[in-house]
Amino acid sequence: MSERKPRADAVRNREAVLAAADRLFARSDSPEHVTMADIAAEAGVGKGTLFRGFGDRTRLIQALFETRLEPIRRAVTEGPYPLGPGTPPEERAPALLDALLCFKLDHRHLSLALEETGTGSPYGAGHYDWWHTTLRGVLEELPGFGGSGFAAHALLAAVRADLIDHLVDSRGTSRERLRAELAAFTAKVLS
Amino acid sequence: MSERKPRADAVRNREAVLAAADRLFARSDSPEHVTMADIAAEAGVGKGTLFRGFGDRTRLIQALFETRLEPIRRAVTEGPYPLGPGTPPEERAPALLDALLCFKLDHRHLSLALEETGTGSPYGAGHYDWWHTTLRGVLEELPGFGGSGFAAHALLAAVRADLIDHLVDSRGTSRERLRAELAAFTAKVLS
DNA sequence: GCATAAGCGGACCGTCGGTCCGTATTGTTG
DNA sequence: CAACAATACGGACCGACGGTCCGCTTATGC
Repeated sequence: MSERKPRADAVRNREAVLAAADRLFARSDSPEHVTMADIAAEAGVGKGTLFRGFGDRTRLIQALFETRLEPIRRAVTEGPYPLGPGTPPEERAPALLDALLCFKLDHRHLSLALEETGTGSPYGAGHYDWWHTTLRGVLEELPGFGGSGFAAHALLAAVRADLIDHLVDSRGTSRERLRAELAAFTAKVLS
Repeated sequence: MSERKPRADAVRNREAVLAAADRLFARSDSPEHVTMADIAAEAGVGKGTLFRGFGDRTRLIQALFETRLEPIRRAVTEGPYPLGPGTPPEERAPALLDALLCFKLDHRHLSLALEETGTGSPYGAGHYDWWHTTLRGVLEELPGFGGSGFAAHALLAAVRADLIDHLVDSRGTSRERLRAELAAFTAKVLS
């Protein structure tokens, strides 16, 4: 039962690795080209340290993603108006999706890396279940709204990292344009 | 300009490879565990033959997918009522999505393989553009329906192979249940 | 300080996509 | 049918990458 306090250098290295990975993903155009060896080198540690600290590539990316997502998660569970629990569902659902879209725009390559790592799907990656449960909960508060489980999946699929990346990268869609289109689509679904 | 007629054995081997790949993907639980060497062995040819005939793994999977999808593509472009061009848009859009869903259910592992190969996304894989263009065209025929470009992307995202796989595999959702939920969601969007 | 457990790092391994080239097959021409 | 060129075959080989292992280093508790 006793929690062992981790050594100071281990903590320092963990931070260094996360920071290094963030930098590398942000820099590179294709997340699969960021190798574990690259991350280790950028962080100034050995490869063994990466795997000791995170287990494998998937969990390293998940840990990084989780860290960066934390603020939004808190804003949703205990924050104020647009995202927080006090908001009426017909406003909160679009706000959730918009926040998620913006996050994926701000961390495009990281999100892309997360979604194409492991089995290649975001499902079962911890944070996905949380988003799905949360969004479905909001949709269920809407009177007469059926099939909220699938609808939540479908709405989340509309902001998947590779779709966003495709629209931004090869279609050159602007941030604001995307947000507007997502809002319009969400409105259709909620109507 | 002259098209060179391919040798007979080359044609035979090409078929053997496609058939072998189909079998292996159908059999295995995780498409990434089907290696090029496996496919070559199953087809009874050397690895070199695979790469000569298809270029790389991505294109092999695309070729296989394309082949299997052909019938549906024809049904959409020149077939009768539910899918064909004569259908009114408010019926055709759901029919398209239902057909795509059924196809992905019938070829789950192959679809999964396709979507997680290459950059890890289905976008830019030829057939995606075709589906998107087609669906958007149908949506645009609906009076007063705006943002059809994004809506088409979002609707297609709702039937992505890994989502379907997730719902069927770990949620145990039945085929008919899924079809009904997709239909309900589509109806919401079209309303 | 000293003992010891925790952590470190990079050589090493297995696997996989992809290449290369000597050999075998096809089909064409007289 | 013989002989030759064009085409295709196949599997040894290569480089890259994720992940492991183990002898060495270093923080921490006494």
